[in-house]
Amino acid sequence: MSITVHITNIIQENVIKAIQQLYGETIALEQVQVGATRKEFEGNYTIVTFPFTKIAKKKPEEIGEELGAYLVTQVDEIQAFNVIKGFLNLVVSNGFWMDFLERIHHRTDYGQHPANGEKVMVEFSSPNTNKPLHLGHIRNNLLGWSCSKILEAAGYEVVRVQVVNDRGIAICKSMLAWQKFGAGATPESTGIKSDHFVGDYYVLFEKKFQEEFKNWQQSVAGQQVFQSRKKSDQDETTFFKEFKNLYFNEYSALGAEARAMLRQWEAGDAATVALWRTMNGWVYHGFEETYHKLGVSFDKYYYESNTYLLGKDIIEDGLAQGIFYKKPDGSVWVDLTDAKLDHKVVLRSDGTSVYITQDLGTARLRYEDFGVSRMVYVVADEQNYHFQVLFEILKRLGEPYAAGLHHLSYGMVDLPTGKMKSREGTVVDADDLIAEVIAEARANSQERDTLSDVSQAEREDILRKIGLAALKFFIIKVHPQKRMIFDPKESVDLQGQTGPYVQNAYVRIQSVLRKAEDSAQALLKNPKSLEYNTLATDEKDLIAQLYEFPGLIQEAARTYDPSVIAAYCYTLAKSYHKFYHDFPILKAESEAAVAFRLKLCSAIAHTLRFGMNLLGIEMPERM
RNA sequence: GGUCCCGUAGCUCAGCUGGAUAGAGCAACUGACUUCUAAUCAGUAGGUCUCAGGUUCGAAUCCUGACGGGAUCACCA
Repeated sequence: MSITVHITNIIQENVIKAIQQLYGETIALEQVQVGATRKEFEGNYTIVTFPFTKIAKKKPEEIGEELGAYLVTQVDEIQAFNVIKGFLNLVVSNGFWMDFLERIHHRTDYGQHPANGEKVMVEFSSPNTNKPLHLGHIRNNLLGWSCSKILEAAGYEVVRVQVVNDRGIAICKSMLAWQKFGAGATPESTGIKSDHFVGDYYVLFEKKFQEEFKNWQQSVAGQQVFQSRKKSDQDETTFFKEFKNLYFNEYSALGAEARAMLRQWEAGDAATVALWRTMNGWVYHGFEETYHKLGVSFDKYYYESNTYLLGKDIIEDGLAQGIFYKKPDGSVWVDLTDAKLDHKVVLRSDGTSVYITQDLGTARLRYEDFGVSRMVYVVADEQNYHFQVLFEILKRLGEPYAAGLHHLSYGMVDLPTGKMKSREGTVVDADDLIAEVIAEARANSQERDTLSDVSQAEREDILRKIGLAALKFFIIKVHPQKRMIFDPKESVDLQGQTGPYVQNAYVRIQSVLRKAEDSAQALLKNPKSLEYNTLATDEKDLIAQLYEFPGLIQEAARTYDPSVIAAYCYTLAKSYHKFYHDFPILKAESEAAVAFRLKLCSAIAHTLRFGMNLLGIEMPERM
C-alpha cells in the first residue's frame, strides 16, 4: 500500500484544528471518534460530536454544523455533510474515490505493506508422532498459516517453524506394539497411509494394555492392591480408572517394556534408535501429505529429540542473576508470585529438565538461529498458564526478544456431542475430513453441472479448492479465542457465509472479464473511466471497502486474528454479489461506465484473491 | 478453592479501543434464472445481548457481583 495517509487521519487532524479555532481548546487525536457511516445515512465517515459538548458548551447538533462547515471548506476530499443528532456525517468526494480506484485496480498485491525490517517466527502444528493429525490440528494449522501470511502482508519477514514431539513414551508404545504384533508389516505392504499406520499400532498398544489391565484387576494381586489402596468410599471401577497411570508405571508388563524401550532410546541403543527412526519416518511422510493437502509448509523443524536437553545454561544464568533459587534437594525454582503466577519448578532435583526448561532453551536457540524480534506460538488454550509462565521468565531473564512473545491461544474444537475423545473414537481425522469436504463439493457441483466442459484434472482441482475453502473458512471465521462447535455429520455448508460464497464472487468477476475478452484489457487501461462521475451509492461503498483493506491487514497482524480478514472477505463478496445483481457491467450505459465498472471488478477480484490467500484459501477461475 | 477464557436469534457465528433502530449465515416461509455463472439476489419471521447492580449524555461493549460452560493450578508434556 502506498504511504498515503488514511483519510480518517486527515479528518481527525482537521477536527483538532477546527476545535482549536472554533472553541480555543486543544484535544488529542484519540478524542476524535471517526467511524464508518451506517448504511441508512448519507455519507462515508461519521464524527461523534457528543464528546465536544463540554468544550464547546453547545448542543451536539450545533457543533456538528460548525465542524461540518469547517471540514467542507478546509478538506478537499470532503464534499458535503449532514448532521443527525450528535452525529456528523461526512460525504467524501467522488474524485477521491475515483483517484484511489485508478491507483489500485491493476495491483494484484493490493494490501501488501512494504517490508518493515522486522523478523517474526510463527510456531504452529507441533504434533506428536504417535497419532495422525485430527480436527484440532487443522484449526491450529489454519490459524498458524494464516497468521504467518497476515504478518507477511503487514510487512514482516516470517519464519514458519514447528516443534515435533518425536520422543517420549507415546512413540515407544507404537514402536513396541509394532515390534510385538506387527509381524514386519509396513505402510507399503498394507497400503495404509503411513502416519495412520503408526497410529494404528498406538491404538493397538492401548488395546492390549487395557486387556492386560482388566485381567490384572481380576487377579489376586490386583484385588489386593484395590483393597489396600482404595479410598474409603471408592468403588472398584472408579479406583481402577484413577489407578491406570500408576498401574502402567509400576505393575504393567507392557508398561515396563515401553519404559525400558524409552530408556534404551535415551541410552542411544542402536536397534531402538533405528526402529524409532523408521517409525517416525513413516509418520513424517504421512504428515507431509496432510500438510500438502492443507496447503501449509514450514521453513524449519525443531525436533524435541534434539532440544529436550536444552535450557540448562539458562538455568545457570537465572541462578546467577538471582531470578531462580535452589531448594535443598537440588531442584531449581522460580518465584512468580508477584506476577500472580505462583512458584514453578524449572529443573528437577535429579538435574533433569522439565517441559518449561526445554521451552526456555528452545526459545533462545530459535533466536540464535534466526534473530527474530518476535515469536508467535500457536498452541491451544489449555496451555495459557504455561505460556504466561514461560514469557514471564524470559522477560525476567532479559532475553532480547522477550517483548515480542505472543501466545496465539485458541479454543478447542468441540463436536455437538462434546469434546473429541480418542478413547471413545470420536476424534475427527484430518485426512478423512479433507476427503469429505471435497466429496461434498463434488456432489454439489454435479447437481449444478457447470463444469462438464472442463477436463477431469481441472475439475478435480476446482473441487479441491471449493471443498477446502468451505472447511478453512468455516474454521477461520471464528475468533481464535472461542471454542467452536463442528458437526462432522452435517456436511460443510457451501452456501451463505462460506468460503465458496467468496470464491463465487471472484469467479463471477473472472467470467465477466473473460466475456469482455480483448476489449477488457483496453478498457482497464481506459482513462475514460474517470469521466464516469455518477458514482452510485453501491459503487462508492465498494470502493470505500477496498480502501479499508490495508488498514485491516495491519489490525489483523496487530491482534494476530485471521477472523477479521475472513469477515472482510465475506462482506466484500456480499457487496459485490449485490452490485453484480443490480448493475450491468459490460452493458453499462456508457463506455466510461463500462471501463469504470471493469476496473472496480478487477480491484475487487485482486483484493478477494489476496485476502483469501491470507487465509490459505485458493481461488478457482470458475466453479 | 485460586487464576484465566467463554455466555448475543432455534442452530453456527459477527459486533466488544462505549455512540444512531444489536448484524450475518443456516434452518422455515415468499419471490426473482430467454439478459455479464442462481454456490446468487430481494423479502417475511426470529432478541430480556445469561442475570443483578454501578459508571456515563449514552452500555452487548467498561467496572463489581452472581449464575452457567470450559481450561488450568504436576519434579507430565
